Amino acid sequence: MPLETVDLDSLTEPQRLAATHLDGPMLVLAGPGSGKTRVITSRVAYLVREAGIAPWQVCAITFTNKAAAEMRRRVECFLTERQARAANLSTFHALCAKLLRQHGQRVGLTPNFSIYAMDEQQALAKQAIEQVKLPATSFQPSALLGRISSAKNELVDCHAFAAQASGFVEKNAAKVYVAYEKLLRANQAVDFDDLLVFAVRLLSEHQDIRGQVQDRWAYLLIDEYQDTNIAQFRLAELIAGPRGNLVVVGDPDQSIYRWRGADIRNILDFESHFPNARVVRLEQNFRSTQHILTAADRLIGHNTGRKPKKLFSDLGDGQQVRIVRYLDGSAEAQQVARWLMDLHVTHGVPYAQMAVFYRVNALSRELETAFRNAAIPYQIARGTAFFERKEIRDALAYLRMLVNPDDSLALERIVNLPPRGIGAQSLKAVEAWRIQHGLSLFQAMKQAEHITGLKARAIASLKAFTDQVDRWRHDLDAPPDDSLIGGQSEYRLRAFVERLIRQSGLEKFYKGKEQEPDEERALNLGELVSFTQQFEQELLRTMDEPPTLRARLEALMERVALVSDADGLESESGMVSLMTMHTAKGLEFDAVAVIAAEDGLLPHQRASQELEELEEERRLLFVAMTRARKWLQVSHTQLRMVFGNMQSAIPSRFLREIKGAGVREKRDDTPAEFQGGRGDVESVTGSAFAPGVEVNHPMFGRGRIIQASGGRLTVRFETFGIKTLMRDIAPLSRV
DNA sequence: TGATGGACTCTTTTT
DNA sequence: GAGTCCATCA
Repeated sequence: MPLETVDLDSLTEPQRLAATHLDGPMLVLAGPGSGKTRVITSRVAYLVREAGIAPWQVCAITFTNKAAAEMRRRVECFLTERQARAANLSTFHALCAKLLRQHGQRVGLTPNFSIYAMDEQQALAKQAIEQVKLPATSFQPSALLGRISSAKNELVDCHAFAAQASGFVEKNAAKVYVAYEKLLRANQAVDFDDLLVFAVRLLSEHQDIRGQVQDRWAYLLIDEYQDTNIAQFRLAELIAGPRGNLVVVGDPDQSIYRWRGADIRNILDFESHFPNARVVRLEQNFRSTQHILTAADRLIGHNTGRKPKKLFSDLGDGQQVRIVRYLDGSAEAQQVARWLMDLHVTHGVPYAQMAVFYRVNALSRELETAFRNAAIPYQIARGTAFFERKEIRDALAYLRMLVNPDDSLALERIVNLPPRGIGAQSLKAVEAWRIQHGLSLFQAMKQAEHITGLKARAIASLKAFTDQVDRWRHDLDAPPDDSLIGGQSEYRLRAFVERLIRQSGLEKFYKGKEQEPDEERALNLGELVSFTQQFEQELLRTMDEPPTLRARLEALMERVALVSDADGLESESGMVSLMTMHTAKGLEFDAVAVIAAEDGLLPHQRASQELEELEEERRLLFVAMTRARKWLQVSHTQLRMVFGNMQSAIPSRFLREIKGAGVREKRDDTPAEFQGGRGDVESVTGSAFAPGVEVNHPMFGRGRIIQASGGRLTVRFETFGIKTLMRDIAPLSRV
């Protein structure tokens, strides 16, 4: 494939300045839709192809895997595959993980350390609270984890935290922090925040490695700089080093992660921190029409202490922004679905170019129902959801404890799953032995016959279990078996995972149950196998030599630990995307609907006390609005279901701030035509729907069934043409 | 030892 | 409304 040329002439003056800047620090203030991604990719291409810089000297850091993948895809148009591979384009967390796999020993980590995500953190925090013997009722794991996380983001370790803790709550939090850290280390594990903390420690304490890194990544670029926290700032500083070839790109008006430790001062104070920094402003918007931009600008204008910025577009006024009031959430969901369908039908807007944003995940449910009933294809951005499922986490725990023998948390999770007669009592005895002899849990299990208080049956079970684990571990390091035919040896990891699911008894455990949800669990395990194969395929494609089975598994574990929600979105899917406003950052769509703009939800109850919080909520809506290219509507309702009961809702104060020229207000008080999902149509399912029968659909109107098979109905509608609907779900009635 | 059912608490946003 | 935790029973 011929490489594209780096076309600097098609860039605006400020864009070109940013793309061709070479030495020293630079701050690129990039408003929404200002061609930021284009600048970044042009820059990488320019550095390598025009300025003669080796691709491996380029390091560009983003926040999400999706953004990193997108960058890689675009860069691959300009560079050879080899060059693109050599450049470091990754997320902060992936970069840190890579550094620590290589040099982690220098800061006390084994190369095969586990990465604990929320669930494991929660479990560990609970153990820590138990150890510290706190009154369990007054200390919630999640609240304590929040404190610990903030501390880590500010590079405050548990000892420093304990030293400065004052008051009952703080002192106890400190105790938990200390215990939690100890548990992490005992499991040879790090949490998300630790990835940054340890990387910073590695680079600040070890001059030789810092030197290597600084020499290597001589050209550093950081995207979404407004969302960096102290640890990330420090890391950037350490990598950039005295040379200071640091280009940061961001927009203070899109800073929405304060609650996660992001410090907006990083971008606001960049110029005073790097006095020789050049500043470039990208203010022309290439995405949205003027009405959308004006409305968004009016909103954000209510924030104080901003860097002044004027957004302009030459795409024309476009459609007016709609502010719509609906009766309740289910009417809202239905009318939003109808609005999008209408855009699809009358303006030919592809569904893939549409999105619905909401403040909290819980709001997706009614939308799902509405989209399903209207037979509109949709996807929800919850990339992590799959990996949070019990059965998937079970399988992953097996894999994790194989890779990391010290990961007792994973081991505890699966030792008796499926039940093999190693119950809580037996585990207690093993645990006591483990502590007494200073062993890891697995080592202790292997000495089962010496452990007092274990019944013969438990000893036998433990022996069988540890033998099996040893066999699996042995397999991990066995040479590939070339006698296997049909590509078996190519997808070694896939084969291994498949076998493990079977041999562990997980498959039978979940399949054996006749209940419906467990049927689904077995299917999900199958999906994990497919995911593994996909991952392995990709891995083999990007490596010069096929990695060992163990290396493949380690790579898989890392990938799984670092998935994020936006990763699940497919852009070529033909589906409407539903997601939180946070996940929406960095994306764009032709048509956008923002729902539930109501007091308490937007701004959120828990973020409307302090001015700082309130302004962040305003920025959140600003981000959401500026995702839209041509159509934008923001809606609210009179009634909102909260906690299962209806409450009357107050329109968001932000709506008042948006109103003005180019914005049209509308009321739509029609009640939802169809309540709920499956339940209500049961009376008219089955043979009532046969070919030839005339039906009515709340959204598609009248039509005639032309085919019925496998629970699916193909219907020719008078106005909407031929559609295939699920018989038991679609809200059809006979005419 | 394991499964089942009921009571109980939460819900912001995520790498 | 829904997931989690705990207590009770087979």
